[in-house]
Amino acid sequence: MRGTSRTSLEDIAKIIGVSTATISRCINSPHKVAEPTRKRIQKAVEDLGYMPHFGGRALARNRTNTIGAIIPTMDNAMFAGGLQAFQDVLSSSGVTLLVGSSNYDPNQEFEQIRALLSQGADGLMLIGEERPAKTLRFLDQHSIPHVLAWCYSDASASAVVGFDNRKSGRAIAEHVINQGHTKLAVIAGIRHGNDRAENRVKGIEDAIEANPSSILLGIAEAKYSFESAATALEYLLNSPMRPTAIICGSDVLAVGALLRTHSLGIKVPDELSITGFDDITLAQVTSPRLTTVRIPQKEMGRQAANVLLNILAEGQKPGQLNRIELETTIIDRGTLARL
Amino acid sequence: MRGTSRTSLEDIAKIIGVSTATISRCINSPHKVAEPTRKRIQKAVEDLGYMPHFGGRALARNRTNTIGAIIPTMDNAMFAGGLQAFQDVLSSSGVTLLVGSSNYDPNQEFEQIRALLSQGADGLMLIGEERPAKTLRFLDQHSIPHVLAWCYSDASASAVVGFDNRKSGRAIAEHVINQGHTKLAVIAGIRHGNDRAENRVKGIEDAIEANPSSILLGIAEAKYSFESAATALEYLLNSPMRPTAIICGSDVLAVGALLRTHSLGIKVPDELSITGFDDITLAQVTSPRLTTVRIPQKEMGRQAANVLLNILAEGQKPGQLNRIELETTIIDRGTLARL
DNA sequence: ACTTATTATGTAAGCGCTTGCATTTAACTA
DNA sequence: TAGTTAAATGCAAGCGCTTACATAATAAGT
Repeated sequence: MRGTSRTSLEDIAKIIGVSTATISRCINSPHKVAEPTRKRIQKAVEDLGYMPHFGGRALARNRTNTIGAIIPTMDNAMFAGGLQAFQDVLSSSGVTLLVGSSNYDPNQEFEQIRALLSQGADGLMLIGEERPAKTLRFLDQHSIPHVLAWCYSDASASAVVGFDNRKSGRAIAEHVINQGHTKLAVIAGIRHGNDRAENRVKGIEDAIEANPSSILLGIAEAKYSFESAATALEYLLNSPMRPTAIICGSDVLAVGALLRTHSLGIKVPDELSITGFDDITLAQVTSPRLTTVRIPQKEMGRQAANVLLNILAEGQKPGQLNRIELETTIIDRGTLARL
Repeated sequence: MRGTSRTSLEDIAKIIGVSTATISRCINSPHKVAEPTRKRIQKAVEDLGYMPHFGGRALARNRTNTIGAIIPTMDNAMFAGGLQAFQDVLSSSGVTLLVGSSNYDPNQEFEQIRALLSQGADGLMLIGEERPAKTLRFLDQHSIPHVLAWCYSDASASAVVGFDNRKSGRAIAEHVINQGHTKLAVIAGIRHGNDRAENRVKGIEDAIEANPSSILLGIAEAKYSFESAATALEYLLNSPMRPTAIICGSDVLAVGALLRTHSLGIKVPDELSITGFDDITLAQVTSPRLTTVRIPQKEMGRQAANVLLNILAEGQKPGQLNRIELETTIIDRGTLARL
């Protein structure tokens, strides 16, 4: 319970002898109120530290100037940069960001969506395309303005700002193959319910199919932890034919694997090549530094914000497609050998 | 603008021929409504995907079940773990978390506080103790329930859950000294307006004062970026007497410095020791792995949440002190040599 | 001076929800 | 069967704000 009940428009009104309407106007469109009155009101507002009650305002306006974002996890640098950029754009347009995390669980995501909306979010930013029918139906039923990020597909019915995970997966695999590797293996994130992880692998498979000399020795799924990735690495290394390169679905996985090669006494990249995906800070720090795929985090965050603000401002124009495809870049550092 | 206007209690009421009061009750305290009615209502609610309007509810109840947290940055793993833990506890108590970031800027922090409160946050979690009088006054004036984290002091008037940065700074410095180092230098975060950075340095100074054989050759401040830390390192290395150990105010700084030693061809720890602070993921990944101070992030997040929920539930009991001091641990890895 | 714009302010309805109180209905008791 | 109690529901006020509309005050135009 708040100590003393908050100051309301009415309180101020009473104090300076003017109606609540005037004060409301003074706050929302100052030019509509005469200079001297405005001054007095502003002073009172300042002195009392008055803050409009969000609920009241939301009710009256039927909008909140609030946007929600739901990311799989806060625990991973992967989304931080993008989110920060997203937030920066929003706050410079005077809208507040609510962040929820789903822990990579579609049900939790659904709950978070409900939570954020019932918190009053005018729109949402979500990661990835794939989600249960239930969630899709819900979004549709309430016609929630939203934008998807970290993914891209021409087919998407929603606004989407991101990159094509499959294409990028293919690109890195081709890059590896071009360095002369033929015996490949993959450490992927858990693909179930995660289209980004899934598509990256598909892309890798595309590349391998297109290059008949190369062969895919195995795919191991791992949770996004060093330990889990390390286990996956050992598993792949134990297969009868040993890969010369391991393509990982994320930097965390790649680093986990790389760390294990250290303790296993395997020389990277001389005896084994490893590539990552995401280009988070981690990738610059290992020895050797990680060859990986850079995704345009900041750019994605920024553009996603703009698209969403746009939709909110103009309404979803029927004809207009809000799809922005961004490119990823391969960052060559030290973990991929030329054979 | 939301496509079709949202479904309200009234709509449901009309549909199943019952008053809005009953539906409200059915949602908030189901036992108060008769079995058959309840069933019907629940079905309708489900079918229509009804979500209570947050504003209406906030207005009527005068509370929101929402808590705000403001962290200096999302861009740094430093707060992520703690925040995640914080959020976990909250959501298992049915309260939503709003996150804002201040970019280490007191003014932005103030704005965020206002924003979150006017969003309806019932309470706040803030990082660190020191803030401008303006902010303090504001918190006080509105008697905002809040808890400070990432810091600890007996003197704090607010609830506080964290560790004593000064004590920890002293501990790591003493540890370094105990390894035989006498010529020390410090890379600190920007101390202005950041009591954590400030106190860590003070602690280091404490240790050096207490050990007359040791001497502090220099303190360089750096922003939390690799580049900035690297520059600081070079600066310190160029002083007439070269330190044998550099104590850093955070892991990011330490890693930045460490990376530069690689390119400078300086062997760590043989020619130079480096220590970090925070024990974020980064610290496990460098070569050699970073000797650092582990701070109890998760624990802090959890406890802070509990303290805050407690305050909210019971009101700030006058006698009761909500101060929890947690301990940090020195994690010995590979960047500190015994001389 | 008198009408006509223009500007500044007030009035009051209504946003969707909760909740104390009144009312109705059902379930027992004697 | 009437009388009492308990359970279920409805009524209506009010939370703090915005805003269309009405009104009052001022300025401008003839």
